[in-house]
Amino acid sequence: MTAPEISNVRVRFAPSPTGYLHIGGVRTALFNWLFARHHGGKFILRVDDTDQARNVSDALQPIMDGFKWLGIDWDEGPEVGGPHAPYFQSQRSDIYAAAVEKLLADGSAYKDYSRPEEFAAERQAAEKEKRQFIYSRSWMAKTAADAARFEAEGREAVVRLKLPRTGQCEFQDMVRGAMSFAWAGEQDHVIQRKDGSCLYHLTNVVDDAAFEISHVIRAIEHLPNTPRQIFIARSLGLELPKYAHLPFVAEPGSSNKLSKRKLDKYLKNRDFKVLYDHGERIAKQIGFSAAPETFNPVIIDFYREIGFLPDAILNYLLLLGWSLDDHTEDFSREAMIRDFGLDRINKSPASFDPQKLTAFQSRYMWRLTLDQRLEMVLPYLEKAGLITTPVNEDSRSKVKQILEAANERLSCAGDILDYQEFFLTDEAIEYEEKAFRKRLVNANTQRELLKKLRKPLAETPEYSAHAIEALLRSFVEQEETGLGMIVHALRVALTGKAVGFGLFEILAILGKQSCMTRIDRAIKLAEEAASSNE
RNA sequence: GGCUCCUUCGUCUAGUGGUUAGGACUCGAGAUUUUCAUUCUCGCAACAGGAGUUCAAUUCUCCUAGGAGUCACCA
Repeated sequence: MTAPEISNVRVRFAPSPTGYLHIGGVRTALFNWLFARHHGGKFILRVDDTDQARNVSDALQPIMDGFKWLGIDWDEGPEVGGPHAPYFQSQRSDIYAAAVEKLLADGSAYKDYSRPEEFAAERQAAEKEKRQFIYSRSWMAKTAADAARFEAEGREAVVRLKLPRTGQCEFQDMVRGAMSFAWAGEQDHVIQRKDGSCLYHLTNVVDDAAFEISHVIRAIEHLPNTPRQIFIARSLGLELPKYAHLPFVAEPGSSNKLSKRKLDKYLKNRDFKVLYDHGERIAKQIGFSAAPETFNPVIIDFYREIGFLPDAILNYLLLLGWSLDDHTEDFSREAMIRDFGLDRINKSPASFDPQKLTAFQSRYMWRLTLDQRLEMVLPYLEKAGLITTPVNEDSRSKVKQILEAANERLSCAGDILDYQEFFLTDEAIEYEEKAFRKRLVNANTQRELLKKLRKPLAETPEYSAHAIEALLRSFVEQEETGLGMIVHALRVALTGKAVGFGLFEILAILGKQSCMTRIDRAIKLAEEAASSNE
């Protein structure tokens, strides 16, 4: 498929300020952004706040923060301005009012004086008779005299589109091909309220033209809106953008559209729940509290808070409805921009898979250098109060050691908090009950071995993982036993846990002093428990 | 219900008029390993159904079924 020369690409993402950035919105924005960058065009952020009573700047901030964090930058819009400012619809009323006047003047729209209940009654009657509702236009003001008469009755007018009632609206969609809608299926949509404020379809079309938007790339739920928007644009004599309607992002394990309102339902999905719990665990430890409605895997802030990588998220989202070929999965930003195109977007919905997202995240995490991981992880330890702020050199080198020992065990930055035992005081170690019993209380031989090991361990001059390994190996050889006999007891004694990093590394990180204290304490507690058992 | 759309492993997807229908995630088994994780090897698993066109259909056409989106003085 050879793309025609596309020059002067201008695309936009137009969120309404809701206070959070939804994962599906991110994907739509990403596709727009990639398309712009691929073609050397402009990506514009426009704020669709025509109907917001709330504080727009408060509700917009999380959205912009989300994009900034993800590295999706906009060329025109809030904060950066641009040649078509303002980029807030709430500040563009005059432009919309002029457009309405123009539509009124040429008969593409009309003043409708029906009372809401009268209009509703017509609709209900149609529904009752199971026929398609078509407004009678009984209260349409055809002339100034009509208007005066209606107003004398105390009526107020909204402005409705006067849509054609025959024929087809045909257009080309870059994802879905030739589209055709019967005009008869359209309603006379309201474009301006009584108070003069304008509605979405009008503002959207007017602004897309004003901003010289070349391609409208948006979610499929807007497809049915397209004919009326085309009608507005044509009536206004505006040039039509090209349309590309993206399949929506579906719920995990279902083909329903992903929504922020169905958290309870998603929590019943095993994979979603795992991710959610993961995040909650981290949030709790760093003292971050937010309502589940704004802190969950559907909202982008969730990932930033627990230490995901923007590139991993983008890479995952890119592949939700788009692919390059049968094998390429890893896309750096440069590669995405280079390879992205509308022609390989899928038509069917793609469901959000928390496991696959996590898999991408783990992979990206592991690709970072040790120092990069260190910088990511440090803030979590600070927030959890496990290291002091500012971070001193001792902490840094210790955390570095931990990260080396951790290997690929951290899937995101917040996971460092799973290894608190390296930061707690020796007396604060809590033992997993089952492991403690199995490896120390009900394991006389192993406990005795541990006691015996104490001396050589205390006396060894070198306390590196390497030296400790040599020491332990020769120790078990002397005792004519296997490593397994000492490893588990020692791990539980030192960390309180049954599983964890390589044991020799654990010893080295803890240091001789801590190890001695912890071994002594564990033996003492185990012996007490053992004797009280008898 | 009207309109519009969608349908390849559980999930994301590749693909072709003739393929053992490919990859990734997940899952399972084995190997390695001091545990866990990693790593390695192997494996499970899909063309919604039915007609038609054709020597040949997962691929083209039609129908059916299922699923979805949307039907505001929201965006």
